[in-house]
Amino acid sequence: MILRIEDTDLERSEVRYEKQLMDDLKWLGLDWDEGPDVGGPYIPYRQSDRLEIYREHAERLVNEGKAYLCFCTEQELQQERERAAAEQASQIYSGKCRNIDPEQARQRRANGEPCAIRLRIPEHPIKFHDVVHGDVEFSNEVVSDPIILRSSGMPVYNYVVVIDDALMKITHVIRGDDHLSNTPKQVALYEALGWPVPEFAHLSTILGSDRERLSKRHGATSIANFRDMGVLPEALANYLALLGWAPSGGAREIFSLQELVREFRLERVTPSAAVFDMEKLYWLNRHYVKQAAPERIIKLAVPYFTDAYLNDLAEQHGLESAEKSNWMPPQPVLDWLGKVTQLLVPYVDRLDQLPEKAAPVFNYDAQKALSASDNAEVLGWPHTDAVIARFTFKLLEHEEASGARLTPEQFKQIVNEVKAETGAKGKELFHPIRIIITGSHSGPDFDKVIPIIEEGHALQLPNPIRSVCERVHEFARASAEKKK
RNA sequence: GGCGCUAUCGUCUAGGGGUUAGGACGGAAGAUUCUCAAUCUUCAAACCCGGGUUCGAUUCCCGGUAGCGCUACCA
Repeated sequence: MILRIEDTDLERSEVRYEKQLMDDLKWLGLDWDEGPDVGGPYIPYRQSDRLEIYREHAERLVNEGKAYLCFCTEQELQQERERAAAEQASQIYSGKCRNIDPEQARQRRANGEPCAIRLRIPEHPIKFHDVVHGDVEFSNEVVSDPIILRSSGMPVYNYVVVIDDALMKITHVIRGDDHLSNTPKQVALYEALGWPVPEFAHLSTILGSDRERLSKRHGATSIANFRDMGVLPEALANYLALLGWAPSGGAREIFSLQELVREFRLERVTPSAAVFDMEKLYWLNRHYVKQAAPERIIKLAVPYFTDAYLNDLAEQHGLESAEKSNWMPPQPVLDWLGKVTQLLVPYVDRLDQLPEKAAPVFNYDAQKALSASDNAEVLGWPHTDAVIARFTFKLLEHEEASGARLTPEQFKQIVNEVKAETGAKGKELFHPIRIIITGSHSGPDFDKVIPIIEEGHALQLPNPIRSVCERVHEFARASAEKKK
């Protein structure tokens, strides 16, 4: 595999894009044997460094009569096309300069008359074989002599890729099927140059949920977007492979990169367009996140927490953005964040959703809990008031007797007492208590959340985590106030 | 407009002249002695239309329709 930078379009030739492209591919787990960064036998690998090569071969084609100089101006061509459009005829080049005497043409160019170089398309239909589409045939009338070298001296995409592919001994040209209609031009070019035509494989387009071509409008569209969202590379690679390909039998969905390398066959790729389904990607991502080493996930997850946490801090304490970016949590905090991550990760599609998921741990707001619309139903249940009253009482009693720290065992005992005293059980019992402690009626097991809350409280963060007891106090206060 | 490509559940797909048309995501229902987005079980859900070939077509051929692409001195 070769990494070649196609940067004959000046606007895209910034180094930034090149680096981003390489970083994205590496992150996905793709590697190349030759390229601008690693070198190789066909150096240089940046098209903007190969302009001389393109010019030489274009001149060669002119000398051999396979291409010719075209003196038509852009305005003339534009008019020609408009006329054709008006007559609803096919918009092909008239061939006006096709038969200018070569000697005469050379003279005109020598005299400084601007001209482009056009390839002479042969009179017969152009056929080629495509690994995913089979045999494809285009009648030569629709191809029309394409420009290969602009009057500015800059070569055209459809021409440079052929030169590079041939010179770099590319055996398989694998690309999007939006290039299928360009292929006859390129095949004609190979033939004119006297070079062997490579294997083509045109992969189907990926569409958004509205059946239009995937674009920025559809949210994540570049590899970097997925990385930033906390999608694992193995999940993306697996999902992408499944768009248009399935193993024979079609019953397996999970493939590691190594398995894909071994089992993927271009011959089995479907030619039809595929709609990108975020939900299925997320399903794969959940699978890989759960399977991955915890240390790796924690390392990936911590930045999402610190970003979100620091934004909160900045909002509340007017922290400067410079201070923010320098803050790195001390080890005990990192360890604790690791536990939060492990608790929440099975319930999340992507890693960037973790801070939101962890909000009940970080941000406790009794007033909001009381007024939240999705808590209204639970707060209106017949047993709720009694459960809240008894639980609050028991917990304050516990606080006086044995201190502010609460273990899951102590919690369990208190809940059992509340259960016995109020007769509430199941949801009736646990939902109100959950609202007191986390502000929400749903969330992970109390057994796991309570130690994390207590441990977070002990860490004395700049934006402190409230302990269970503090939460109960606050809830009692807020609810007394509300009654007034 | 011309040319090209494509067409199996909502989505990704397997399959193939005779099948109960298979799997996965999502959805629905149930289970999990607290919830839940996790986990498990079950269910619903498809061969674009019309001709032809054939004993038989969702499968092969032709046409239509629809979607997408190309039609540049863009890539």
